[in-house]
Amino acid sequence: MVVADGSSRAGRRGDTRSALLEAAAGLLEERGMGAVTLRAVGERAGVSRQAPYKHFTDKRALLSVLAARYFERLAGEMLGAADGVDGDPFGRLEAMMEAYVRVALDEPGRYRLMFGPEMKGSPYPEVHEAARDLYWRVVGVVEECQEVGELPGRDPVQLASLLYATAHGATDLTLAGHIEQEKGLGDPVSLVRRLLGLLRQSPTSET
Amino acid sequence: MVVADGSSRAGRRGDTRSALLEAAAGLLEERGMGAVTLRAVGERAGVSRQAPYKHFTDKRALLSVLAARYFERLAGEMLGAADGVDGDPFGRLEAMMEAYVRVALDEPGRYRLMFGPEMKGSPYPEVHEAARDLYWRVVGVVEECQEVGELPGRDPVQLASLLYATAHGATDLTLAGHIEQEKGLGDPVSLVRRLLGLLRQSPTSET
DNA sequence: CGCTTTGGTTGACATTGTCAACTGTAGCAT
DNA sequence: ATGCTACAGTTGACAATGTCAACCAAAGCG
Repeated sequence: MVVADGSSRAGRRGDTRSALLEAAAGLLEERGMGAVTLRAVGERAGVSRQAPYKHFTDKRALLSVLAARYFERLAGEMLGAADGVDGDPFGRLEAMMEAYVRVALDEPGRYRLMFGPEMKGSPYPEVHEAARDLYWRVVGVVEECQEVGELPGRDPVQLASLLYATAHGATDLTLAGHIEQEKGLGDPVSLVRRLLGLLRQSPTSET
Repeated sequence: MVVADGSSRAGRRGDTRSALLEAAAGLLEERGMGAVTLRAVGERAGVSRQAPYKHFTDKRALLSVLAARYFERLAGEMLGAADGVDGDPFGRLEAMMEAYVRVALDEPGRYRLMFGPEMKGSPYPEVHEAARDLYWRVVGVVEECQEVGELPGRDPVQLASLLYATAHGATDLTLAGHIEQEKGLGDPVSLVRRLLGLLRQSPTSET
């Protein structure tokens, strides 16, 4: 039962854990998932190959923690984008979803870790919790939109899932080169906007 | 294991390549991507570890061919589902997209190969061509719907991308466990149906 | 009949994740 | 202080995997 804290209780080299995570992030972002090897992570963090095992039970554990942080960061970035828009919840929702797409396209390595197969079967719960957390924030904003009548219905789950799925799918297919990108019609931002346009209704309809 | 017996496998003509692909498919579907190792593929195909290199330049080449076949098969399955519905193109489109989701959920290993990172950066074009081919078939059916006025607009690309992205995203997020599945509201089929419902318009409107 | 091509084989090797075993040092109870 | 323990770190070893080489056998063909 080691408390994964790293502040004061453990040895004085408490920053090694963070250094390992940072090293992994750096390798991932600069050189892609394939470059994230435990040995390289150790070396970049200034320790040796087995050092990571003193802080994470195995490679996937380290990656799960990193992915969880990425999810949290993405949530922050999306909410930050939402805060840049004042007024109606619908504008905030739009900003959030656009931020999602933009971040994903900007940092494909990071995105790849978060939604790639390494995480899909991860036995470490933090990543799944963080992912779900992000999802529920979208649900929350959708609910706000429904409350002021800018989105239809009263149950935000399906609408949020629809939005989230479209944003994710469009991004993923774009990164894979599977959908037409010419003419700006098929880019993820346009697709998300189009979906939002289909869903929107004028405020203050009914309950 | 001594070879040098009269009934050696040296005489097999041409079927080794197929056997390798089948072996890879079997391993993938039965035991997941992680089990698809060249050695295992060779063994399952009754040949030895280096035999695959006589038919494919490297592992990714083999996987790319397999993935391309999967894309073609998926296209067939989707068109087959469409043919099961008579009458309007909209019904056919709906059947196709549902088939997409169902196949993906039924055979996650296969889906994982097709859309996973191995294929994303594959230098072997067949897989990308097959993937694009599938996409364009969706575009084609969307176009038919537009022609009879069941879908709005005249440019099928954006609508097809939207549909495809939603189906793909919903499926992927479901497999990852990232979206709410309770109450049947967030399952991929419902999401795709909902999107189609939003898009549909009564036939024979106009442009 | 000897040559090349084709498909097959085993040997060897670098990379990687991970298990073990060892070392050093901080903090703590005696 | 002394010795104990737990933690953080190290190097050694190993199995799995993709892939490069070198070798072998049978087909086919001039």
